[in-house]
Amino acid sequence: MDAPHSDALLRELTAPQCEAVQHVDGPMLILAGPGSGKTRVVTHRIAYLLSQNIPDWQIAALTFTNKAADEMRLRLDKLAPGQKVWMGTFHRFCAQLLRRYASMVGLQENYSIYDTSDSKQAMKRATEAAGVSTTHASPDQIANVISKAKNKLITPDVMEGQMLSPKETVAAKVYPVYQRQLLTANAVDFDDLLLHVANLLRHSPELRGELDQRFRYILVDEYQDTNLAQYAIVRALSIDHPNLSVTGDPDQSIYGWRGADLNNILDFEKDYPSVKTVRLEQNYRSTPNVLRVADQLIRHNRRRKQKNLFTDNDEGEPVILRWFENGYEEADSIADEIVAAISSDLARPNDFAIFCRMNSLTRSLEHALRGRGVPYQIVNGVEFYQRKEIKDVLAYLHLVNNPGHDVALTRVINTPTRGIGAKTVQRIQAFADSHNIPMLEAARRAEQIESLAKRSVTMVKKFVTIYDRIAARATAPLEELMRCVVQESGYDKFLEKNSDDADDSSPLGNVDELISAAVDFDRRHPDDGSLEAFLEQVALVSDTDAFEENDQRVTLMTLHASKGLEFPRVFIIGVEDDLLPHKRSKEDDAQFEEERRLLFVGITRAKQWLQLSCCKRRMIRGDTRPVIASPFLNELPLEEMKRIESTVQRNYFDHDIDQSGGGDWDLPEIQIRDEVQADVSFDFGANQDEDVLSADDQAREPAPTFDAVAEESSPQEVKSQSIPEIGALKTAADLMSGNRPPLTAFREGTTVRHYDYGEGTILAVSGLGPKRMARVQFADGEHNFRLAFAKLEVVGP
DNA sequence: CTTCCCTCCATTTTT
DNA sequence: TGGAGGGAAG
Repeated sequence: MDAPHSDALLRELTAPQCEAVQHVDGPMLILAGPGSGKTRVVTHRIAYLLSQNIPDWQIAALTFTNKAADEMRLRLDKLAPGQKVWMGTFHRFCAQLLRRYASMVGLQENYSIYDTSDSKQAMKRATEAAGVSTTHASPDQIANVISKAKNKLITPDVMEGQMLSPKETVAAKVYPVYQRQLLTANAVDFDDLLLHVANLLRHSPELRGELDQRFRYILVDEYQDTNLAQYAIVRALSIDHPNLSVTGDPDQSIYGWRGADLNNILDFEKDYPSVKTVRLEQNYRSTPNVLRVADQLIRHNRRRKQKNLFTDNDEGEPVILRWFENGYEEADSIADEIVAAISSDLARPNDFAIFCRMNSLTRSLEHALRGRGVPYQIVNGVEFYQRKEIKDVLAYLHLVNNPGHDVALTRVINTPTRGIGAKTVQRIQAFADSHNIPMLEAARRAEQIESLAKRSVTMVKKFVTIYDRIAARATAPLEELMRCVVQESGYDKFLEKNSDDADDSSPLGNVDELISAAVDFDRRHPDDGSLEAFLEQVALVSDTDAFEENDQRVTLMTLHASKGLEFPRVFIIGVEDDLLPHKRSKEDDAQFEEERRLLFVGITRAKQWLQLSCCKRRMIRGDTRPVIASPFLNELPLEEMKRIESTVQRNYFDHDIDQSGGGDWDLPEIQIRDEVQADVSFDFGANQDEDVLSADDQAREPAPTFDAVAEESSPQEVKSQSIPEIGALKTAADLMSGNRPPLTAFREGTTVRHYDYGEGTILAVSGLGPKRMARVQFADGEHNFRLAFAKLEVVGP
């Protein structure tokens, strides 16, 4: 290991940054405003610790996302090549500890990790087994209550003794049953990873001491998002060696609804009286214009720590606040603006991001962008690992790894269909429950299940035989095992029968890709080629991380997903009452303040340019309703912002609604309810044919209707109308068509040709599904491609 | 047991 | 508006 020289590390850091970096022993709280170079400070500090001859294995850096951990590792590697600091998510940290100490909590070391849908499934079963009526609580609600309880380290027996709401009472009855079933299945859910480890540390002082000793320097990122379980873990590891340093910003806490406890950061100074507190308040990201808006807004929160954000950046353009007639106009206008900026070479697609409160709001944007041939990506669309065919194949593997994985068994026992119906499964389940054995075991003893028909017994037995054939290969390389699953189970034939198109979003293509992921894994882990490790990887690495900033595409995402990112130009849409402070968040102050922080996070993503917009009405769940502006808008420095009432008039409705309005609009009382009700009969889309454009309308061009725009956009038109050519991409429409080789053809070492860069060799492939990426070495350097969209030809092996 | 249709539901979602 | 899950028919 190369210990970097400490002087070099401190160069180019501001005074507060230096102060944080040079802190070695004792607790430290870094209050880091948005864009204040937080990651830089953390990585430099780790490098500094190493330079002070602290062994790398004594340091652990905990993050919430894999993405953050990867980023940190990458940057640290540049400062201190070859170090072996433990870096990763809380969940992975716990998963690894739990592998080792599984027996102490009643698990075996090959335990399975249930993902959210697995756990829902299990919860459903537990609810049935608990025999409680579900009229007062949906499975989702029960799951929520239990998850929250786990995050607060509340065990089933403790919960039972508490004062509870009706919903919680139901959940309290399900909880112990659910936990027992998980244990029987040798499985944990995401929350359990934390819960088990927290309990372990609490109940075993020896182990706690040992681990405290081992991880002497602990760094936690995004500390404002920790829940009680995480807090307890970190605390337990910082008693004898309280060298805990946490980084966070109370103003960016937006996961309270998932159990994050703002008190952890607000009270950190109370927990550790000797704490050193460092404030990073200089912002390197945004213009003063953007920053002032953010600051004014967040000042309205009461539960926070005062910060003084400032920046040396250029003033930039004023923040825009824009008011549209409806969601379609909003989408069209934004898309038009993006097209204009791109085609006049002022910006590239990846300079833009569009944020919204709800995923469903991206739909009209997608439509508008697609119609104009603007390439875009939606972060958190359908995830690869959530697809049915992938879950199916993985379920077989889960079952091989852990025969107790009942959720997996339920999933595959009749997939592909082999004549084992719901009734049969239910009976097996009941038998398993009454004997306290896994369902697979019950299936083996099918003939002992009295309620089962002869025919069913035969079918079940047949399934067990198939399973055994697969399980016999458990220790084979993953690729082989996976192919075996697909063949033996008959899944390949099943897929072929059900797949019509052979492009890469087809089930067959996806399974192919899963196999190629297995190949990658085999290659990277030649020695321990373990199924267990692969499954853990899959469970803990979601593909949300695969957001690609170098891709030439506009990014659409929720405000939540935007945290930690930055973009030159940002649009935040739907800044409306009941949407941005969401309707369901208005009951208590804590939630309301969290909504405000959400907007704060969105605003502070913008580097140079920002537009907030709201509409007079918006279609929500099928019907169009009048809408009023968000109360948060009143809290912004309106006088210095550029306010625009919709400029482009589009003929969405058969008649127009109050275009007069003129002049400045008064935000505080945007109450259009009355006008609209007076003017009700709008019913867009439906009557457009009857009401052919009048001369008046035609004069006021452009007046394409929403549908017309979409219809007209044939690929040719798209080309002429918009972006000539952006980087290595032409238009999205271009790329979506045409014959491309299957994604699995791209492997490490494959020679490919790109029409711009010439021939190159693939250095690495990562990610799955539409997010699969390749790093390619060309004569003039390395380039990254998203395989589903890249124009790459396969030349050699 | 499977399939198809209808009804009901609908923030946010790092792991 | 759209998707997922439950119930009735083949």
